[in-house]
Amino acid sequence: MPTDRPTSRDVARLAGVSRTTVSLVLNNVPDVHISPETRQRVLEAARQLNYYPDASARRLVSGKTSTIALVWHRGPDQMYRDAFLPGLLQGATRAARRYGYYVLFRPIEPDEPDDAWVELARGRHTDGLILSGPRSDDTALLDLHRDRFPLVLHGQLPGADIPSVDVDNEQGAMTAVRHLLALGHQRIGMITNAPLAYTASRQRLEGYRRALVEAGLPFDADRVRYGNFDEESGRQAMESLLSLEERPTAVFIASDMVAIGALRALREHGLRAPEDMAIVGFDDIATARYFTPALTTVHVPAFGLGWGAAELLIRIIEGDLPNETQVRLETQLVVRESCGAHVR
Amino acid sequence: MPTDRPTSRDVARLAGVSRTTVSLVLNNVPDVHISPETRQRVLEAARQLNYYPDASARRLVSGKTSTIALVWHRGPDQMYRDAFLPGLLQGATRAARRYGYYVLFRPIEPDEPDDAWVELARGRHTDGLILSGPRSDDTALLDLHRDRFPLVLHGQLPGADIPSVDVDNEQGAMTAVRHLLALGHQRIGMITNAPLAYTASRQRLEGYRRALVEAGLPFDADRVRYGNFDEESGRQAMESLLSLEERPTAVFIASDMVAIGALRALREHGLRAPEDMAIVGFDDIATARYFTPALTTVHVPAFGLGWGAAELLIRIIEGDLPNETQVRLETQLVVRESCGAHVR
DNA sequence: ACGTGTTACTGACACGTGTCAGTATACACC
DNA sequence: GGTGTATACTGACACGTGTCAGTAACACGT
Repeated sequence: MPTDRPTSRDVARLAGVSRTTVSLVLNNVPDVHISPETRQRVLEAARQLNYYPDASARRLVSGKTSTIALVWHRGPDQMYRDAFLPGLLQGATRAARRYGYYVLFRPIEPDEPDDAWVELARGRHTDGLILSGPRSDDTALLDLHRDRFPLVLHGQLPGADIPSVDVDNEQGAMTAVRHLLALGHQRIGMITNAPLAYTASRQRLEGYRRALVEAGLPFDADRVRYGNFDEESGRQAMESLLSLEERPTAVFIASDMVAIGALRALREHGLRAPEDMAIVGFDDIATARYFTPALTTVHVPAFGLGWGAAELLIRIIEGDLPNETQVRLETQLVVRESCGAHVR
Repeated sequence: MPTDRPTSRDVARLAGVSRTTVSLVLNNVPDVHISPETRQRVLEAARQLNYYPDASARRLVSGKTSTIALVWHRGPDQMYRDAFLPGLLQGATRAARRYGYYVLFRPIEPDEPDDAWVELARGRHTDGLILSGPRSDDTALLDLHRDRFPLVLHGQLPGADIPSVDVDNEQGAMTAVRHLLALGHQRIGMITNAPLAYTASRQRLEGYRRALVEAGLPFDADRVRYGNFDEESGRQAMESLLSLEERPTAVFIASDMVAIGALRALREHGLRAPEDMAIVGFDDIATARYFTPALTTVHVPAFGLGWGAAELLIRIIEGDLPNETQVRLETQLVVRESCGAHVR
């Protein structure tokens, strides 16, 4: 746009008042007396000039950017995580907007330094950050937290007391396995979503273990295989499970993408789910319901996570510190076909 | 963060120079002479204080926000469009970053006014906008374009000369249908992705028609059904096609989500793809390759669209106006199982 | 006549940066 | 020894807003 943008000075001139008055009227400053006629004149002048206050100037003088950023670390699990991006992002944006904030999206590519996002905070580009995805417990993060810069993690960073939002992985896994137990299965295997270096992976495994123990069944490490985010890892893991002498009759697979690969392995062996083997997944990716068989899975509320993260962050920004800063959302089991509940 | 943020004045004081010198050194202003020793002292002082320039102040004085926004209209086709969000957004962000820009994500909810995004432009929150999704040809858009505010559309708005980035729908559809023709099919049906009010829908239908005519086959409107973004519409459309006296031996379905529904209809009738009916989809959604049968489909380069839109926009912002502002990206046919090419 | 309070507004400063015009010094040149 | 030029820096202004202290006008009670 050319340089003909109107400023509050132009509005003031047209309305025949001072710039201060314009500001007071347009911002509806309380406890200040402006005559109705003047107020009307200012409003009319602003409308006539199509005046919008300059965001940069506002930011500078107020010290607030009214912006939060979603920092999205990209890694080897990219496709897996992409499945959650629309929900997470739109949840965060919607909550942000409700409180008058904008959302900056900032992916960190694998070839960037792990703390490339720090300038967003230090350079006052945003009032706070949501950090999603793997990151080493680097000092930049802890420094920023120590300097009281508003941060919320999506996921968990054990050891630090940084506010975080995540799904209750252990509970979700327990629900899935309990469901299989209730269907009468006794030999239940598991394929993890990822290596155990990932917290979520460990927690889902622990949920599996607890559900078994709770039912009086032994936890047998021989029935556990390790996925690695993608379909191919699921195929291999199932392949391996099928070679057991005592095949499980059901498998809890802690990731839908991995489960898709496992289902392929079953087909390749001429086996069918759920008749020959019951399957319960985890995540409830968008197309889980459209597979054959439709995937029974543990729904992860991506939108809710985004909303929760943004809301928690904004509370922290505005000094309204909640007493519980470790938010854990509940998952929900979505029963479809692959578990066999409907064929019984 | 508390008020202890260092400013360039602090750096100047510590280095024993003027604030101007600090600015000159840190911005590496060319054609200005600063002694190596002074330069070093300034750099050292900045490092020691952990100084980052204030983005708001920079924006104000430079008149540039170094930010572009992706405006994401949400509508009835939400789930359909969500499939493209990760690719589009990451493509846009990556291109933006390459040129030193940030990306603001701004979804417009159905309950918001259609031009709720205008304040982003008028209020100088961003230097330019990418608009994605349906929008009436409202006056706000045209006004902004007339005022030379940098805009790029994702999709097409017939009639206006606003720069836009889109996929070559007609060519993509032609490629799909030609493929089926090459496999020997003569009776080829079509299910559109959406009602014909959508430009992309019309273009894909036109591509289908042209490919038939090109092969000397008649275009028969009886073999065309209309999808509506979702799976269920595909199921119904295929249902209807199956009731024809002369069933098509192949169907081009201009949306993978719709194709998934169509495949379900086939299964429900005890028919198999590709043996009983060959299927080619459109979009190449993330899980298209994992269905049974794996979907042969026309790949839409979401990342490339995002990248292209951001790059075009930034060129316009920086006054480097390209002579072609209507960018059309090529699609690519991805041959998998549902077309039957592999079984022959 | 005088102090007090209320109403309706305004002048001036501050936010932190980029940048332009200007200055002081040193040095070269004939 | 005066003029010109390159070097190395600095002072002051501008960007457009929010806000605080202040002021003028006026009503009111005594």
